[in-house]
Amino acid sequence: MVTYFRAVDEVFRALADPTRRQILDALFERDGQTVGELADGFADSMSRFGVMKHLAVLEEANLVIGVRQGRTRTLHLNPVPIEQVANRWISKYAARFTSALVGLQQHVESREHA
Amino acid sequence: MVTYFRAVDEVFRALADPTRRQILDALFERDGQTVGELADGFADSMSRFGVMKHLAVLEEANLVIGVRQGRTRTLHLNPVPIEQVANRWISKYAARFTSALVGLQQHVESREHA
DNA sequence: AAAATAGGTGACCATTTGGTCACATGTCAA
DNA sequence: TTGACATGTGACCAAATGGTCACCTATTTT
Repeated sequence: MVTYFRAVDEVFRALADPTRRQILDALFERDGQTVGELADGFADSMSRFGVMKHLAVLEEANLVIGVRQGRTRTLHLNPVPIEQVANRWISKYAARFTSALVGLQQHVESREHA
Repeated sequence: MVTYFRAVDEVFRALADPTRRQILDALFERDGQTVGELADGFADSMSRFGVMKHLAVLEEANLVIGVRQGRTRTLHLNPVPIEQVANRWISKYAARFTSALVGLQQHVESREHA
């Protein structure tokens, strides 16, 4: 089952952290930022080192690709793994049961407010 | 931005663990299993308590819905949150850049074999 | 060549996570 | 109503995670 491939695992793991999703967003807004530029954008919430650790996870998952250029490194969003996970994994679930359970979902949402 | 809603967060977080994705798979294969049945399926890798903790996370994220029936509780897959994440979040990334970067992705894959 | 700039490493720390178990509760059957 | 069965709770533990910092390396710039 495709669910357990290491690559899939790393993508899910990488996407689990909100800060990492914010980093993807930042690169979505402006692709090709340097490590420093990116870190500046998160300066209020995190140090450069924190950003770098998250980048390492994102690169491990191939969601971000870094390109050295002299003493800088530019970071590039790579949507391919996301697309693959969507196609191979998510679509399996998304298509099925939906109509049958939407009612139940709404019921639950109405009870949980908190 | 939709990326930071609590619900989205919980879904990503819940999907991050491979065991939890396996639980979803198990329910995909046979929906409506009881806690005990599900736990039996994971007996070689985990105790019933471990399974229950994962179930709590999945229910928190609304990916699984539990229904009490006497002294048992049946668990039901709910694909709605997955579909929402796919529609609201993933599609944003999946559509863009793809063709431009597929080459780069393949280049990276050919270098990483490990 | 020296100084400034951009990025990377390793050690370290607090918190969260994944997991176990002893025990408690609720429900069905005899 | 007593026992067996199905599930839940809380305390607890080891490992992973998210984060910081002091320091190192490599590349410009002057």
